[in-house]
Amino acid sequence: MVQKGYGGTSISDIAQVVGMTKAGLYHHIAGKQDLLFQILQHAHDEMERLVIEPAKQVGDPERRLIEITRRHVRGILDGGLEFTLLYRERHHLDDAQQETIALRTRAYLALVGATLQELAMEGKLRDLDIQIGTIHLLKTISGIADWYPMFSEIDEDHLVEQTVNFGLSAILKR
Amino acid sequence: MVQKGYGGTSISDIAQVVGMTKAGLYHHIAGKQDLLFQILQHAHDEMERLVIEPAKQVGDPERRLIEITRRHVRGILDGGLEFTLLYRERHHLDDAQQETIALRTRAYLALVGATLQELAMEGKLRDLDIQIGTIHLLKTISGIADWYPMFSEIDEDHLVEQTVNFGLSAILKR
DNA sequence: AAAAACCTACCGATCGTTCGGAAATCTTGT
DNA sequence: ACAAGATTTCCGAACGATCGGTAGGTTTTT
Repeated sequence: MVQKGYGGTSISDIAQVVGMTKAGLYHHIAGKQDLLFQILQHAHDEMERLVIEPAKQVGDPERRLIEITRRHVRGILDGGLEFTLLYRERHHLDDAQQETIALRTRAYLALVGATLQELAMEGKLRDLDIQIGTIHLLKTISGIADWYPMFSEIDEDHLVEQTVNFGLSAILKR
Repeated sequence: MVQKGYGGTSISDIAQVVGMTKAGLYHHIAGKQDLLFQILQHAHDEMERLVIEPAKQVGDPERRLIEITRRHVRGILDGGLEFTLLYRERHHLDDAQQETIALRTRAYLALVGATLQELAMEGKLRDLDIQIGTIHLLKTISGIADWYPMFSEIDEDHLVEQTVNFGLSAILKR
């Protein structure tokens, strides 16, 4: 579904991959739409487990921002955050489900936004719009999932550090 | 198709929007797959017309980079580059079509990459991986098309300038 | 024996695509 | 200026295939 999209992936396709028939699979899921919802919930669970919770342990905002970037990129490269790519298929959900997902997404955005706010009060921030800076930073990171498969010759550690440098240079006075 | 994806958009949907039956529509297109290909070609045509060609007129690499960023963001916000979002549906094309699109995409990447190379020779560039920096910059820009509809209260001119600042700060010594 | 997991077979709906013909438009001869 | 013919545009109807989903029964596990 990550590769072919929600509409391009049939229940039969999924059943075949997990070694079942379509009817057998339906014993475990409530429907295609609900399956997408569960996957997106799982994606956010992994996001919180791998990125948000560890980052919240870091008191210093600059170190926290680095921690967020490192862990987020690392999670993408390790495949642990693979399903976050399906966020772009959220319009297939009903309104209540979309709101649930939107809330969790906004929570992550708020964490990064608050971190930038702290950095601003410490005078470390460039003269930039915090909201836009936050979104741009997160888009730079999450965008890696889109293009990295096509540039897999790039060393993973190198990409992590380059991304940290890119993001921090864009945001902090240096 | 931009909103609902390739698989989620039927020929009937398209025909209805353009005020025809699908049989009538089929007089103008060769098939759904070829329609996507034509749209992506058109997207690249617009990209060249609105961004690449004007940018190539600029000799100074720093001013050229600013020109690319401004025009690309402007094109997204004005809707002129709307169809570039369908680049993510390129896997629905056959191999030959994918290669054609990949070539044009690489050409744009090469333009930005060469500009960063010039800036490096002028000593204006940060210590960064040019390839990764190029991709991150372009992802920051093109990513706007993903999230701007949800933050439409942001002033367009403000967003353009903030994006230029974000990108240049990430890349240039300042 | 109870429950969970799974399958065969099928449902109505919709998918992309095609075909023959009807309108509508354009070109041409006079 | 206008009718005749040619072309383009569009539609109704249908095609085989596949879609998401279900009913009922069989196998496997507890």
